[in-house]
Amino acid sequence: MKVSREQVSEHRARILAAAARLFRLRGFDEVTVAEVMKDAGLTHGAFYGHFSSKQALIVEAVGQALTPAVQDKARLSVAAYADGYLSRGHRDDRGSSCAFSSLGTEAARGSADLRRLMTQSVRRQIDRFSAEMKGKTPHEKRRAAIAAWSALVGAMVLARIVDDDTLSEEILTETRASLPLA
Amino acid sequence: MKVSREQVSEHRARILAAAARLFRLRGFDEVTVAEVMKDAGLTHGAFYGHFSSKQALIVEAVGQALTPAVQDKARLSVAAYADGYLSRGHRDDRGSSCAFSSLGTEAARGSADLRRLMTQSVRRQIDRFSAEMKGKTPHEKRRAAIAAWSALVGAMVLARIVDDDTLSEEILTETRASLPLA
DNA sequence: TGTACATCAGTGAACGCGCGTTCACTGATGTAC
DNA sequence: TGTACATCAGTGAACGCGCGTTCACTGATGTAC
Repeated sequence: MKVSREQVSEHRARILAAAARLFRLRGFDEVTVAEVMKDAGLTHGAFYGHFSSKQALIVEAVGQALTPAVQDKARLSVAAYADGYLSRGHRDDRGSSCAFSSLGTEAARGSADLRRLMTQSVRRQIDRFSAEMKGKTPHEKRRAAIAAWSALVGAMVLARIVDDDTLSEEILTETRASLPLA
Repeated sequence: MKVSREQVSEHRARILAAAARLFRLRGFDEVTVAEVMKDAGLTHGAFYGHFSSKQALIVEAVGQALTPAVQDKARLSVAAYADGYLSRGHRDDRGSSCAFSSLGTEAARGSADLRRLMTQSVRRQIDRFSAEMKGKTPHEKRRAAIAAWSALVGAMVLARIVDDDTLSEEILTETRASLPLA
């Protein structure tokens, strides 16, 4: 049955939220369109009224996951951001975690649209980090920002692969301690 | 038709080599059993004579990709290893690249066997790096090793996502420059 | 403001396809004599 | 060393399943009067 215009946009938002969560939790290929729709409280047939394909959903869902409003919660300092990033909470809460650490290697093989979107996010992240990093020149600050962002993403990828909790936490803690941040 | 015992083990090796290459290139889910077998010069029906399932192949193929003999080519210094790791060559040659940077986020959701195997490899890598890192105490050396390994993996993941070659190379170069290695 | 009907979002059955896996068959291998 | 036959790795057709996607239908919405 037809639903109101507000319902339509709420449904669309629910589909995107479900997809952003499920993709980060289990990967693009392991999540089905029907599953996303069920999670959003709808049936699979309605999907193509909202999105042209699963591919299109992937791009929009990752876009949602990378929204600065979501990512930069409360405009934390970089040091505080790193604390949260390299925490057990972030490691274990994959459904709402950083898309680079949850979907990075799949995204590297993704569509041109997806990679364009994620490239923008990388730039934003580097610029934001640069402003606060230590360094005598803008180049030094930028270098430190790039290295810090690489270390955060890599540490989270490794911490999630490792099946030994002690080693996993050590990777997070020691990577955090090695960053040139207060 | 039956083939000789040497043929059998050569076929098995070819299947593993094809799988190790194709999985790194395109991911576990995007590569089919039939495709691996074709790449190995066989038909798909012969697969289950060599492996019990696609899952089992994934574990063995990643094991192959992580073999120290393959990974530590010619026992390089950590500095030389980092140079090679953060090179365009490594970035673009995904089929024979580091499994953490090509399959890391998928592996984090992988089977217990796969994660156990990769955990061993993380330990080996940290130990190997530790021996050469700067630091006054073993703890400082180990911390530096963990941070360096995280930075290598993260930088490669990001460099492969980014669709702008200048930014991609900058991530590799600046991460390399920030490492406390000659 | 109330009524009549065109619109269209959602439903659920269905489609076609490709996947992992199985199996009857083939014919070269390798063992027993 | 040579022969006879049991073994078994590989082939390719087939199976069952679940996926992304389509579509005829339903019935609430929202517009025109």
